[in-house]
Amino acid sequence: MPSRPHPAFDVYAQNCPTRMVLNRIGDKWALLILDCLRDGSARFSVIRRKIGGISQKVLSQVLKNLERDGLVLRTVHATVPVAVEYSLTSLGETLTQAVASLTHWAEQHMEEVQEAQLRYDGKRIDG
Amino acid sequence: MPSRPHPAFDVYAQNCPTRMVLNRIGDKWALLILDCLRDGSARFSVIRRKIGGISQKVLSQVLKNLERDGLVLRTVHATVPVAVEYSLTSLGETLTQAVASLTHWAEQHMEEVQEAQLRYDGKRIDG
DNA sequence: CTGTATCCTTTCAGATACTG
DNA sequence: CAGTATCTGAAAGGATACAG
Repeated sequence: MPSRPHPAFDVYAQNCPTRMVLNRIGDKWALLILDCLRDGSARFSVIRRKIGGISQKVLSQVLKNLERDGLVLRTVHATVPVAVEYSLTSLGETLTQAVASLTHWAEQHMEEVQEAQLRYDGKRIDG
Repeated sequence: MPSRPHPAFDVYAQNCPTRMVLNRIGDKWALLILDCLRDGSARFSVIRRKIGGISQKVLSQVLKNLERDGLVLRTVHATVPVAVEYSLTSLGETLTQAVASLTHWAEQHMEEVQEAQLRYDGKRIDG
């Protein structure tokens, strides 16, 4: 393992930290996971089932990144077998409002987007 | 060229259109571009310079996707050499409020994120 | 100026197998 | 259950060259 703490960290750091943050939260899965944790803590397998279509490897990676960023809290319960609970930190909670506006927008406007796509694709075929 | 209109469209379509929309706008570059167009229309090269670190190929692709989604309007001015102007559609404008909350959050909280990262990395090294 | 096409390298992400 | 390790195929993305 190289000396860098985590991949996807040094992008081409435009020496702009905002960009770095956007690179993290502007991620397909991170957005979904954050949104999923909005209604309370959840365990690994629950998150995975709830989101659907994410491999355990990727879920594990994204959760680790979110934990590193201080957005998600990882709590291990020393049971047998072990249970791990993920929840939002208070910092994470401040973010979810913004995330919620995005997902809300997506729900509200997905039809318009699909119509626009049909229009665009139609134009491309007809000329 | 295959029959599909555009790449990055059929992901593993969870038959959930919201997911599809999130996959598009939850994109590193799309977020940046949308945010960039927030203060008015801009030409291709201006956007590229303003964002920095994006290749023309990728900028071109992302803009095309955003145009297809009805979020961005592409206007060609028949000058020599040709000038192309990109601006937000009214649909795009409704999205930028959500995007703005995200970028605003990033600016407000990037320090906390960085501190969290240092804490996390410190833990990993010290044990 | 605004792209598209090609090549090529890096990264992403699924499948599988294995550990605590 | 909650991961990690490895292998592999797919996709993203930069560099360059070229077209309208």
